Amino acid sequence: MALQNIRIVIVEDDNLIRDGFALLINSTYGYTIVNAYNNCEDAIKHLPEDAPDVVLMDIELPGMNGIEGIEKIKRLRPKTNIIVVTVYDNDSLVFQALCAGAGGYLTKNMQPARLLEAIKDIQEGGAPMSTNIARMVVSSFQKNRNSPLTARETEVLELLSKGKSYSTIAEEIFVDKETVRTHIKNIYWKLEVHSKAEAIEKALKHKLI
Amino acid sequence: MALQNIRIVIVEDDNLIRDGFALLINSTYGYTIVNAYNNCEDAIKHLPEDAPDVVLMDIELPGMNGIEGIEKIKRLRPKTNIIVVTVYDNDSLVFQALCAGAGGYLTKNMQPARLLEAIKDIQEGGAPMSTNIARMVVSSFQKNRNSPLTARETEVLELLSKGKSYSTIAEEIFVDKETVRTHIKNIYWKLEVHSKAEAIEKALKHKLI
DNA sequence: AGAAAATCACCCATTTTGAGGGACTCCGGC
DNA sequence: GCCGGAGTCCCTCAAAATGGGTGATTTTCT
Repeated sequence: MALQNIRIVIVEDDNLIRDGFALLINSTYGYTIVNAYNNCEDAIKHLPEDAPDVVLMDIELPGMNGIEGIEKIKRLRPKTNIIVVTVYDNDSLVFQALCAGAGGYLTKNMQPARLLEAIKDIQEGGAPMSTNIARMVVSSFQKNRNSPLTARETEVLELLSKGKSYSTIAEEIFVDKETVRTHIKNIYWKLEVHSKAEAIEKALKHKLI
Repeated sequence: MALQNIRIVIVEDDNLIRDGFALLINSTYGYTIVNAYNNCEDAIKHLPEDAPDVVLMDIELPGMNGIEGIEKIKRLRPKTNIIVVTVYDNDSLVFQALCAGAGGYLTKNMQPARLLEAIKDIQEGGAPMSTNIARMVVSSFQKNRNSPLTARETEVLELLSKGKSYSTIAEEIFVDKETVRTHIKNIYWKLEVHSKAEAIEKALKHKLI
C-alpha cells in the first residue's frame, strides 16, 4: 500500500510548544510538518505551497486571531482539516471555532500522543475533541429540564421562533388562532417579557427551546 | 482508595448483543451490570432499585422507543448518564437522542473495548461518540460556505430569525429601517420566498444562518 | 374534588410586513 | 476610468400581525 503522508501545518505563537509539537509529529512515520508559523497571516500566505491536510491552530495569536484564521483557511482551502489546540475551553470560543470551520478541538492539557491520534482521527472523518469539549458540545443540544413552560407552550414558542405567524401556528397545531394567542400571552407572563423577540431571546438563553 | 463500582443497566432487545455486553462488562473490575432489559418500560419501572450510574440504550425497541426512554429516564433521574448504542447513524436520530438527554452515542460497529472506554469517559465528564457521530455533531455547527447572501444580508436574516422586527434590527445594526427593508426584499428574492417564515425555514435548511 | 392545562371568544389600537417603485454612495476588478 | 455589486435611504399602500385586556369552557391529571 502506498504511503499516505499527512501534511501538517502548525500555527502557534509559543516557540516551545510549537517546536515540541513539530518534533513529536516529525518523528512519527507518516506525519510531516510542512511548516510552522507563529501567526495566521503567514500561514495563510503560504497556504498554496504548504497544501496542508491538517492545520493545528492556536486561538490567541498576535494579529489575526485563530477564529478568523480558521474562517479564512476554510474559505481558501475548504478540504483542509483544522484542529484547534488551545488552553481556552470556554463555551463561546469553542462554538465560535466550530462554527468557523474547525473540525476538532483539543485543550493543551492532553498527553502529546493524543495529538497524533487526533490528526489520524480527523483524516479518517472523525472530530477529535477533548473530553470536556465533547461534553460541552453535546450539552449544547440539551434543553433545560426545569422549564416553566408547559409542553404546549414550548411547542408554540418553538414555532414562533421559526418566524411563523399566530395564524400559521394555529393551523399547524390544529387549534384556533385565539388559542395560540392565549398560549403566547401566558408565555410572556411566565417569562416576564412583552414581545416575541424578548421571549425568544430569553428562551434561547435558558435553553427552553 | 475506595473502589468506585460503576452501576450499569442495559436496555437492548437483541438477546445476543445484550448478553455479550453484559458478559464483557461484568468481567471487568469496577463495572457491574445491575440489570439488563429488552424494553424501556421495564427499565424505567426498576429505575429506583437499579439506581444505575450509566444506561446503555438501544434505539429501536419494542414498545417505547429509545428516544422516549431517554427522556423519561433523564426526567426521573437526571444524573443518570445515558449512552446510546445502536446501528442507526442518521442525523435525525442522533440529534433527537442528544436533545432527549443522551450523553454519548456509539454505533454498533465498534470494538467491544470501546464500550468500556465510553463508560469510563462519560463517568469522568466526557461525551463518548463514534467518529462518524462526532463529525456529524461538529458539522451541525458549521454554515454553508456557498451562501447566495451577502454578509449584511446574512446578518439581517440572523436577527430576523431571532424574532426581531425591522425597526429593532435597524437600531441594532445602526441603519435606517428602510435599509433593512431593502435587505429583506433582496433576501426574499434570492431565496425565492415571500415571507419571513419561509426565509428562515429555507435558511436553516441550507445552513445559511 | 381541585388544580393545572388547554381551548376559544371578542374588544381595541398600534405596529409590522410585503410589494411596488426609485436613487444615491462606495469600492474593487477589469 | 468604467461597471457592477453591495450597502444605503426614500416613498406609498393595503393587508396582516401583534400585544393587551377580560372572560369562559373543557380536558387532564393528581
